[in-house]
Amino acid sequence: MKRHCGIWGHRLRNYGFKCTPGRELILEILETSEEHLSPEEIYSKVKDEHPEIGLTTVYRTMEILNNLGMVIKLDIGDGRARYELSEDHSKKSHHHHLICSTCKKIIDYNDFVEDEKVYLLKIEKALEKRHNFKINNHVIQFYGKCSTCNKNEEKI
Amino acid sequence: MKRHCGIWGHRLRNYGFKCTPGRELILEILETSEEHLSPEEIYSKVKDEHPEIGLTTVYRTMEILNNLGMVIKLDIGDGRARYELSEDHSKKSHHHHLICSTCKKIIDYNDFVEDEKVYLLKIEKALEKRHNFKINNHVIQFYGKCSTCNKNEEKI
DNA sequence: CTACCTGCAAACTCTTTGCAAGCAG
DNA sequence: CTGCTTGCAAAGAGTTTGCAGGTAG
Repeated sequence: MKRHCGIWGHRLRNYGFKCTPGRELILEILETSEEHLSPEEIYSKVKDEHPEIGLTTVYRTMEILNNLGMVIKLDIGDGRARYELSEDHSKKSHHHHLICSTCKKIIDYNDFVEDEKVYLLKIEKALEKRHNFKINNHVIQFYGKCSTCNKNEEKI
Repeated sequence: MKRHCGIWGHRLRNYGFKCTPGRELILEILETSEEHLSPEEIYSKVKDEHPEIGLTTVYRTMEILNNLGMVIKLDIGDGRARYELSEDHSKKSHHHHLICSTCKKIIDYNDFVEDEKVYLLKIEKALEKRHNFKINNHVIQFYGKCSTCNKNEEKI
């Protein structure tokens, strides 16, 4: 059966992977949902539309996308992986994360990113040279307590 | 039996925890070993000296130390936790990590840290104000390929 | 047609928990 | 003594894998 592949399917093919309903759906979900989805969360959204697709496919797809650099794998310390479309593939602009250690809420911020970009690029270049390393990604996360958790703690 | 508690034991007591052989040993190991140890690695070193101490104790101790801020819990994407003594409690200076996505090797670097400190402090203050967040830690990691893995890849 | 892809179930790995016994303070 | 700590075994959670059947190209 000939499948009609959308933009995501075509990208996958460019990378030498097949365009399948599951893979396309997962990518669509990543594009239209809020960020930082865990495999289980992606799976639950997948099931709404295509109940026949399994959790295993989500895991396998996410690994492919991560290897291709199409998604970024985050770890916010809640014991499960979380993914978001990489800058190059999403409409969202470059941002970093503010993570509440208590409730695990994630706040995206892109204040200072222009500053950061210049600064990080400088560091990356220097580190690459000094340590003979090919850098292709960075993670910057600030951990702390969000306003809600702060208030709750004061009450105790 | 009266126990003779070392510097680490005293610190634990200051925090309201008991000084036990297991806890002291784990802290000594953290101080004298290379960084970024996983629970299993710590356990293996513990066993060399005190085979009666169990892995569970390592996990429980690391959680305490993490909550107290005495250690930093790292996640380098190899599916297990890794710990290092926090800056305040170790002799090592502030540093960040360069992580090879392929072999998971970690390179500590402290080039630019002075620059970074000033810059990060500025960002932290601004983020705290704007997002009403109490920041108490940050993670900065660069991911890429180390020289060895780069060479290996070229051969393929 | 063929190699890649999939769902299912089982396996695996790391981490956490319940419990009775042990020990620090 | 008393309540925090511990080791063990078992449970839990997230992720990976083997395999037989399915499908994209």
